[in-house]
Amino acid sequence: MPALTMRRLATDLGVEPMALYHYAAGKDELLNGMIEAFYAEVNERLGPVPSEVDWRAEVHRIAAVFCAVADTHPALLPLVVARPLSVPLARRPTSMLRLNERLLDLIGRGGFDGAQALWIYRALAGWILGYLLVDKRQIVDNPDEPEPLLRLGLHRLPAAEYPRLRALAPLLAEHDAPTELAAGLDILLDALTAEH
Amino acid sequence: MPALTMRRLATDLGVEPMALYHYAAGKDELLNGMIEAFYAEVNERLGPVPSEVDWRAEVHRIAAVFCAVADTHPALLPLVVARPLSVPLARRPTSMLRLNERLLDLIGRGGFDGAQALWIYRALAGWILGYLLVDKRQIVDNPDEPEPLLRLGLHRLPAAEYPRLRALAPLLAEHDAPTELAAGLDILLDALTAEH
DNA sequence: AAGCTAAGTATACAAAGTACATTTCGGCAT
DNA sequence: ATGCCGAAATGTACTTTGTATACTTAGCTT
Repeated sequence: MPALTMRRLATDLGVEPMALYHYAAGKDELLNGMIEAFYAEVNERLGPVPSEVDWRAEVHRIAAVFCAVADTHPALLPLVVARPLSVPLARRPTSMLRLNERLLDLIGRGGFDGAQALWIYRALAGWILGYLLVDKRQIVDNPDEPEPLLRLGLHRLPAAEYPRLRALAPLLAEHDAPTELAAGLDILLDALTAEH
Repeated sequence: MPALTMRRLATDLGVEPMALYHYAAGKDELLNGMIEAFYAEVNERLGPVPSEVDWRAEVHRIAAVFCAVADTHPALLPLVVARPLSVPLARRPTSMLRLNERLLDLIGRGGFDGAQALWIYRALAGWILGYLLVDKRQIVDNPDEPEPLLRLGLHRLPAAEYPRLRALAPLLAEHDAPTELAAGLDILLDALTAEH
């Protein structure tokens, strides 16, 4: 896939490059806007916050929707995970902040607040993001190869040094991401709310 | 911080830009090399794999060292998390693959293999990466401001729409990352090995 | 001393981001 | 209809970056 450049984007839109600057102040703002759109889609799919809900089920729903949107826009994942590292909290897109607030609100409805609520928040957000990140990593090297070891390109690794990796090749690409994501969430939720 | 460019790097090294191409085939390879160096440092700090260990303690040690190295090279984190999304498994730096193998080996020593070992692997790797990612996000906006709300720049968010976020401002920047990272690991390890 | 190789330089070009000035155009008050 | 205004788009040009190609230099080997 060719990289995203102002010029290519302009061409694809059938317009001269400088026309883009009427909609975003520069490439940086454009990237922020893409993250904003990503979270806006998550929020839209989630719909309005229900006034009365099982908060744990709602957390699960957020995770599932987030995962689904990430699937719809795989090229955005690097942005979504990496940019907050350099953009301060208060400068993030409002759609992202609204989702943060929504999650904090749910945790609050579960009866948690203060430092404990934040710990739960970080744990849940970290799990969702981290699992997604590991799940979406590029695994396959030669897609048309039927033999798993060759498919993944692992035959090039010395067998003596990577026995486990090679042995697990047939299973590496096969797992049920939504189920595992939810299972991890349940594990964390169980433990984090146990002492309450 | 100015961005990393071939020219700036060359200047900093007191050399002409093209000299760099004797050490890396291009910028892409240079970035790969940085990830390689990152994982090489993790491996080096970990030392040789002990023949007899408490596997859970070893997992904790890997997480702690990983976290420490990430702290030493904060600018590398975006690369470390985002690049594997586009580089297939078998093409990743060997130092990274060696750490993967090491973790898989530990899980194997715990008596797990096949699909279950992989699920544990993804869960642990996801947690470590995800927690680190959430932990290292930029929070502070105005570092010299003493008042928490202003420090984080959250005063600019409408109070009516972000009550939780604003209320938690004083606590947002204060938490013990290594402890939380380890706590989450224990939660996951307890649950993942329980059915065994 | 001759010459091979690794290391570094010189020059040049294409692609990308964007500043600045100008044009085009749809609606609206006159 | 006319003339005007602001939004949308264009044209041109400059800077920064990555890198291809060809050349130079230094040090070691034989």
